[in-house]
Amino acid sequence: MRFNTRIRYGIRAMLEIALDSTESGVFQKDIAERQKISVKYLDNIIASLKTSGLIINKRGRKSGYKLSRPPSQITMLDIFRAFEPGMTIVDCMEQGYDCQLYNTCGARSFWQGLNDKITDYFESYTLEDLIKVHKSGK
Amino acid sequence: MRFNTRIRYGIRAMLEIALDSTESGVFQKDIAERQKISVKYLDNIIASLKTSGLIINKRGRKSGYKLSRPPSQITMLDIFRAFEPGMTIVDCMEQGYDCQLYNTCGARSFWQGLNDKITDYFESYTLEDLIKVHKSGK
DNA sequence: CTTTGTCCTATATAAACGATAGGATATATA
DNA sequence: TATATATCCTATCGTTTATATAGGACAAAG
Repeated sequence: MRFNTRIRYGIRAMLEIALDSTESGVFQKDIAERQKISVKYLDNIIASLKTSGLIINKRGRKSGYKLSRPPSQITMLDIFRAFEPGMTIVDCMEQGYDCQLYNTCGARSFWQGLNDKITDYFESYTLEDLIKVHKSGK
Repeated sequence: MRFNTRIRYGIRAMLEIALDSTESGVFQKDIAERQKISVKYLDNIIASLKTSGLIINKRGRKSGYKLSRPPSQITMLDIFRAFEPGMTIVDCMEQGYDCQLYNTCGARSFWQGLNDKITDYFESYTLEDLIKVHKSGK
């Protein structure tokens, strides 16, 4: 039960981009260097963030990244969804999942409650919160 | 980011044992049948529950399982710990983990908050709660 | 003394994870 | 215009984890 490196690196990459105040934006290679991630691996993480519309850039050389909207309007759930369609901590939370034991399981309610709690946490935590915590040094 | 089948089946097996009111206790093979799990796979799940001291039985043939203590005193965290040493949703939550980026990460506080929330949920939810929900048919 | 259910170790298969390879494309700058 | 460089895109690869199954030893009930 661990969150994978893609979402973890993705969040840290978003923070790097959010903290930047230059005109040009942030380069992949600079994020990779500061976060100790290989440029090639970060490559496809950035691609997911871009596809989801959370970050934007120009094309070609020296096309640094910027946020597409203010950090207060980007939640951790938004970032999570750039990598996975939705929060699904057990198979039966998946939409359209047909469970043989639906009526007798007994544990579904427990998992549903947890799934909701985790989703809420991701949704209530914004990139702006992350910046604040980061600046406070915690 | 999914909980594995061992913990999921483990919880359901515990519920089966908790719901039983016979003198003899519950047999592995009956749990397996009702929960649609192969006897062999359930075998090592039951073993973990037994090693952790949550369930007890006699030896040999027809040695059905019973809870070692009342369901109100068994939390989902107890069951979880029968399978994994502790809740660790990201590597850096692990005890003794030495992180290069400890002071500059920015995301650690976010993950720590989530890790705590999940742990609390597991700890506050007892087997008795599970029984109640199950009996209410939800 | 046979049957049956638990106990224990090893192995097999498939999926997910973490990362790298190789090159195409676009554009800033010389 | 030529070249260097950073992004873009697809494929692959080795390792680990997940999800079981196999085969048999052991203990006790019948």
